Amino acid sequence: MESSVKVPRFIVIKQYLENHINTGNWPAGTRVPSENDLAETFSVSRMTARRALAELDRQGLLLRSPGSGSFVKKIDKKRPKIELIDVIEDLLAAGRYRCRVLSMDAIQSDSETASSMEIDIGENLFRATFLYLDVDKPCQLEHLYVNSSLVPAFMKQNYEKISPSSYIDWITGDCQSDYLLNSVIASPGERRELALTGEDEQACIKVIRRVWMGGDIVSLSVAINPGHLYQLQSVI
Amino acid sequence: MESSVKVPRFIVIKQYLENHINTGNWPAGTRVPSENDLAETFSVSRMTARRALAELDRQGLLLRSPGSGSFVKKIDKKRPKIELIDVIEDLLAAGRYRCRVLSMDAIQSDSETASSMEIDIGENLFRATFLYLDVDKPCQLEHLYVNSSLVPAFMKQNYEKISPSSYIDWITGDCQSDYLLNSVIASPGERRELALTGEDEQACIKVIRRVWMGGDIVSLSVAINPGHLYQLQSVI
DNA sequence: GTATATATTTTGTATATACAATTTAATGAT
DNA sequence: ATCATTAAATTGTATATACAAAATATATAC
Repeated sequence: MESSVKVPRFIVIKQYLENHINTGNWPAGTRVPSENDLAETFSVSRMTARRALAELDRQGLLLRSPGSGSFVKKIDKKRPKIELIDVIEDLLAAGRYRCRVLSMDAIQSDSETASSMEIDIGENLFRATFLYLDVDKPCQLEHLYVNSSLVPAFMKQNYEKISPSSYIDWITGDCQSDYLLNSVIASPGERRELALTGEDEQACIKVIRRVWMGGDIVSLSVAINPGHLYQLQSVI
Repeated sequence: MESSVKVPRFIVIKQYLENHINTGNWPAGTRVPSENDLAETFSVSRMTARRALAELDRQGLLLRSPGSGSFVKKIDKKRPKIELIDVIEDLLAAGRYRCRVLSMDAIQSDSETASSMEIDIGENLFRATFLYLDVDKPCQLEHLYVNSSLVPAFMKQNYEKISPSSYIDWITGDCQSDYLLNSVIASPGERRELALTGEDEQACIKVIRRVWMGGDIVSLSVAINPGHLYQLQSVI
């Protein structure tokens, strides 16, 4: 059997280094062979040896500094991450999205909303409450505050086909968001809207999402998800 | 004012390309200038122009294929991720870790634990309940099931300095974990142990962690975190 | 011994070149 | 016009070289 697959030389060097690091043979802090060392031992040019080291640097396995050398980084215990589920997007994709507008009006920001949206008190906002359903089963209650100067047509929109959040995303284009998640007990009103009957169904997950455009907050969403419908799991 | 800071040429080219992509000037699918094109327009060698393209490729902005060219990738709506907090590790790092062993015994797995730990019914397990405190304030209640054949000395260990989870991690070495998060209401017993008085403090976040070694589950941890002490936020 | 100056090592950037592999475009035969 | 061949363009790998910048080692002067 011939070695029909041609493996680049820098890959070979890379794997050589990776093996020594991953097996613990070269613990954190160890100085690995220099570009010239590797070039000689593997009979390649310095630039080829360099590529192996450079890629491991980009992968976060090495710490390199001119004049000093390349050193094995201590593996930073990567904190586990969990994927946030966008229930509404999933419903839209599945064609099971339904939305009831419970309330919608134009207001001036009070001290609380002003601070959480990082604007002045008295600025114009749209405030709305939506109840989302999986066909007919309530699955999320959302309180939404929208900066009316950035999304002026928000209230004129019809949200039977498109969700408010996706409309805002559409208007603002791709921009940044931040999220905050915690656990709350549904209030009597929320319990009624979400049709939470059982005693243990009152546990909900609250997700606060802020959408940023430039330095301004476009919208603030407070979503209440029934805990028995909203489980987050890490994807390995 | 002179340009005293010397910026590498490949960085300039990279930013030129990134600008066109990020501003939407070059939408997804657009074919960007070839290595030779860039080399000519920027008066650099092909290898320098290549570096700009290669780095953008690694960053996931481009899709390159020999003979065809380099194309702008369509941004895959990356689902937001949230960082799981390890309360106990943080306490240990801060020197505020305290632990009370509420119970600890050796049992045989029943049908429920057997299925969640993917073992047979009747296998030997250690079962323990820990209450963790931030110095004197209760902050997590953990029910832990440990495969006694994989961590035989679990019950002999002293957990006043080291946490059970970090002991298991120590024994098993670096291995995989999976997590499952949802919202629960503290039971009367849990409420008492965690000293949850207020009505709104009953909302808790439950994190189930399983530690895998090879194909076996080493431990199953069910951690109850008071919601007002356990907020998760995305780091942008 | 200490401090200064010099040399060496190591990584970073850049160029010019060569050849291979793959895709697209152009050319030519039928 | 269609198909096969050839040529050109484009990315991938690799080398040899040059100079710059930063850290370390060495030598020198005092």
